[in-house]
Amino acid sequence: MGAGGSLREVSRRAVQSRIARTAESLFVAKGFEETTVDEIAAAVGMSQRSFFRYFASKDEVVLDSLERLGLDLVTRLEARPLEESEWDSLRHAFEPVVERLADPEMREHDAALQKIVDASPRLFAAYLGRLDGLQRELSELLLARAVRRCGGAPDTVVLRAVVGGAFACLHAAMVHAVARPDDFGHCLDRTMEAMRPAAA
Amino acid sequence: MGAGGSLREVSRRAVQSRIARTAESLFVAKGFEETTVDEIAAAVGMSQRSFFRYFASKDEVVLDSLERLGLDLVTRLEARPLEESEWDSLRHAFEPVVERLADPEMREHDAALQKIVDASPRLFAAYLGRLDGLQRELSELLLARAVRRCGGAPDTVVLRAVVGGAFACLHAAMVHAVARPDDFGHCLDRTMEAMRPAAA
DNA sequence: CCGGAAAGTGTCAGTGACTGTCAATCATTG
DNA sequence: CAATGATTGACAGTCACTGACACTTTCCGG
Repeated sequence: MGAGGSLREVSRRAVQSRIARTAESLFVAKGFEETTVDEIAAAVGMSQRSFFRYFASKDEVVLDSLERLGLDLVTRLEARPLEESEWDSLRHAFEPVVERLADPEMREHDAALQKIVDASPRLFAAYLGRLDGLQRELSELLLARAVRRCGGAPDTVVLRAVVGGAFACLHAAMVHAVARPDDFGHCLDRTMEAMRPAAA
Repeated sequence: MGAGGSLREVSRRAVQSRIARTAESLFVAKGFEETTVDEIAAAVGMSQRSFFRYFASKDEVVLDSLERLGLDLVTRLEARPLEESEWDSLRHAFEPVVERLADPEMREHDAALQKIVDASPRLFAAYLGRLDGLQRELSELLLARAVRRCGGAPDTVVLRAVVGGAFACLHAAMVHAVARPDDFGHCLDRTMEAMRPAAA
């Protein structure tokens, strides 16, 4: 039970990525708001109704890859040693992002996505919403780890702020990386070092 | 030119707040998503078309007060002395929020709004979008101040991260304040002290 | 007081995202 | 082959939002 049906799941993923690829090229060509779901569905060769069977909304087509990246961050953070400081653990959890931007092909693809997201306030807001959800996940994870390390529960407000602060560094570095994609990792390191909190 | 027509503006504001009050009571009663614009317009006594002449979207009815609070923060930050550290300036710029939550009546109203926003992912995302816009404004303001203070331009990435970190503290303290609204100011102070960055 | 501009409003029609329903089809399994 | 469950398309409907147009009210100089 749980993670079963992998054969069906695989074909579902295949259809999803076919839709995503088609949609993204349309978004690049015409813009996000200007592209209708009907057009995407027609380009893929399915009905509009079927499109919504693979993606809950038009937003999700773009934000889906972010979702999968988020899962990476969670597993990365889980793998960090207990005695490491939260700030350092978060920095290491961000490594998948750095790696992704190191690959030139991925970087180009992500830059295109970022451009699409930035061009639509509505989509950008949805993007921030996903980021916030990820921060909540990581906060809970770090909270559980802190309890396991020392018995008592730590200051949850500060912990949440630490996670938010780390994401602020990540976000600032990513904005910078749009203009200068090289040495993203170094830029992130510098920013997180400047922002390292006294506590945690 | 510019800020003219104040008489007309006042009546416009009056209508807006009448709509907002009516809408908020409906949102509290039935939820945000479950309340249609038609219902709001009918409750106020106007056509749906006229509703959209006062608010650009359904979201804006709820997020409008946030927008005005944001203006307060900007003017507060502008009034801070140049030689003060960015972190301390930001803490003082947050004072309107603290004052607002100190007034029991305001607090109750804002708590209701926060509940509405939290209950709708779509609206919550729009809320985050507004917060991000505000962070951009404050970042640019601080950037201009830094240039005026010492000649050269500072590290914009770190500056943006500092503003984001301060907002992370504010956000974390506000989340905490939902459960325990007392001593919000103290909680914010504690969190921002723990997160005080080495630079800036 | 009057005539006309300006501002506010209602009505209607239309677009686009999204949902529920139902019947048809396709694949799987016994 | 037959039963079964998943996938799909077609259709209708809701709701946020927009543009166009006609109507009324308000305002203001003559």
